[in-house]
This record gives sequence, C-alpha cells and structure tokens, in this order.
Amino acid sequence: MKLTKRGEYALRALIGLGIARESGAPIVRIRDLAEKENIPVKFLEAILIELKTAGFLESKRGKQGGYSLAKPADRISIGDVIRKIEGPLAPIACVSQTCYERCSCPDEAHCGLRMVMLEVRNAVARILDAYTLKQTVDAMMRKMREDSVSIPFLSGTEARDSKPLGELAPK
Amino acid sequence: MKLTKRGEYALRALIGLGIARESGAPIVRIRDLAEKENIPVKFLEAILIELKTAGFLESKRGKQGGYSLAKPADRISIGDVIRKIEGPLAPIACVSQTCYERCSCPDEAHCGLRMVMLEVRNAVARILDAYTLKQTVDAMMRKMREDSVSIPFLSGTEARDSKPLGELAPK
DNA sequence: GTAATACTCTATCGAATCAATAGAGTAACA
DNA sequence: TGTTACTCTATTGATTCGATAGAGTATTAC
Repeated sequence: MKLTKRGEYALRALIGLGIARESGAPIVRIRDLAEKENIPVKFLEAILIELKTAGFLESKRGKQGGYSLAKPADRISIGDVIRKIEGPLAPIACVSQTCYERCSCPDEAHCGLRMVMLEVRNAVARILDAYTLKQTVDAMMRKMREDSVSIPFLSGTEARDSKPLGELAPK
Repeated sequence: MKLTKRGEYALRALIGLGIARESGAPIVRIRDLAEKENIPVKFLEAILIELKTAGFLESKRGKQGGYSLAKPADRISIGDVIRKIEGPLAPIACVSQTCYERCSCPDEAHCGLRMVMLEVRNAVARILDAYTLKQTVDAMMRKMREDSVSIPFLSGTEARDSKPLGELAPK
C-alpha cells in the first residue's frame, strides 16, 4: 500500500510544473524544480526522462531550456501517472484491470481476500482516475489563497521572465 | 499500492483458519494449511509465528496440535492484520494516522499530493477497517454455496475428526 | 516414560527493488 | 563558439522480498 519516493517525486514534479504553467512560466529547469520541491537533482533527472518518455512532459535544451507539461493539466490524471511510474493500482495482481495475473489461491472465484482487495482497488482507482493534475493544482492554490500564502512557483531564482500572480495578498 | 506475498499469505491463512473454526475443526496443522492454500510451508511457519505474536492466533504443540484463531473472527479486522504485517495503510507517511512522518515537500499544509493521498488512505482504511475476518469468511462461504461448491476446509487430509458440513450439495 | 508429532528458533540465501550519485556526452540557444 | 541544460550509461549501498535448511523443544497419545 505504498507510494515509493520515485512516485512521490514524479507527482510533486508534475504538480510543480502544473503550477508553473498556470503562472505563465511553463518551462522550468531541473535544478530549479529540484530545489523548490526538495528532490535530489540527479534522481529527479531520471524521473523526468521517464515522465517525458511516458508522454507527460516535453523538454527544451540549451539556454532558457527546461521541462514543461506536454499537455493541458486537465488531461493528465493522477492515476495514469502512478500506473506509469509505480505499476498497477491494485494491491494484488489478481484484481488488477490493467495487469491481471493469476495468484496462488486455490479458487479465485471464491477467494475472500480477492473480494476485499477488489473493493480496495476500485476505491483507489475511482479516486486516482478522477483526480486530474489540474484539479490537484487548483485545490492547492485555493488552499494557499485561503491561508493567504504566496504561491512560490518560481521562488529560489528571481531570474527568468516570471509574472507573479497579481491578485495574491502576500503574508 | 501493493500487498506483499507475506501479507497475502497471512490473510489467506487467517481466512483459512476462520473457515476451519466455523466448520467445527478450529485447529489446523501448518502443513495442512500450507497445502490447502498453496503456500510454501517454511514461509508460512514464519508468518504464523508473527500472527501469533500479534495476538491473532494461538498454537498448540504435539499430536493434534496446530494453529487456531485466538479470538472470534468478528473481532479481527482485515485492516489491523495488514497494519501488523505490512505496516501503515497510508500510501505515504505524511497522511498516516498510525505512523505519521513528515515528508520532504516544502509546505505540507498546502501540498496537493498530500490532499489526494489523504483521500486514498481514508478510502482504503474505511474499507479495510470495516471488513472483519468473519464478514470475509461469510461472504466467501455464501458465494460458494451460491455456486454449489463444496467448502474444502479440511480437504487434502481425510484424517482428523472432521465433520463435513451436511447441508452442502456436492458437485 | 517414550516416541512421535508439530510448533519454534536461528541462520542463511539469491534476487530484486529502492534511492541516490557520478560523470561523460550532446543538442540548442545567444 | 561557448555556455547552458538536458541525456545517457553505469554503479552504488542498503534494504526488502520470498523462500529454504536444519536443529531444537514442548506436548500429547499410547
């Protein structure tokens, strides 16, 4: 029942890039993203390449380069990301929709464990497939606004042509 | 999001012992349980000791010995078993009720990932804490009866003083 | 009481996964 | 044309996973 660091970092990176996009500065350097999200740079590098290969991100080399979302944030579901990075959502392969595999129990059709785990997998999938990156980012920003916290989409480096969201009340 | 073999075997063993109890032959040998559930004997040994230490099982040595449930099946929740064997239900430590731990994100209070994962952990816990071993066993036996399948609580070894459930229609 | 039985303990195993780091290489922009 | 920043390959130590081996010990039936 566990999300690995790899998966956690992947999702936090995507969310970070979602915020960056929303903020009008969609392209972010690995280094900046790593610093902002407290993720080891080299580890993040590998994860971003994986996310790019999976079609979630695109990259630009050279000066002013970096990573950005490859598609609108409302077309990326958390569930799909986790499936790509971590594998199936199901806690046990015999209830997986995407990666079914028979297990060692003597009678799958009447396995009590399977019945329970099927409910779990459905509940998890219902949540994670419903949540898009956009919804997640929006919920985050809403909460920050409620608490009057400034949105630090590109804090750290002042450089780059970033336009801070005007309507936010700082402090 | 994964249940390990250890956890799977533990739950299947408990369910097996739940059926055995229901069937009037509550004490089952490791060897028989392993054979019935397709679990490696030596691996199961270790798991049963763990379940005993955790208070779910009790054991009897010598002839006619074996393992049995230490308490009624409706006082054992699937969630508690998994917590003992696998650890916290939460996919990420920062949303765990039982084993909270701060994660590396810069602002936990406004972390979008955390919001999503909190929903997942609550959904999972709601299911797993509601299901007792008894409910699981009952659901299983009901389904078997529906499909007119005999309940094989002690198949394999004919020996021991087992009373087969009379009302079941074989084949 | 004693032998068979069945749980208990310690130890070890290879394989796989996890989390992270190092360093050289290459495309692109100013 | 040099700096920038992504890309690729390789390796690392630690931990967990799944499983097995074998000796030891308590209990019961006879």
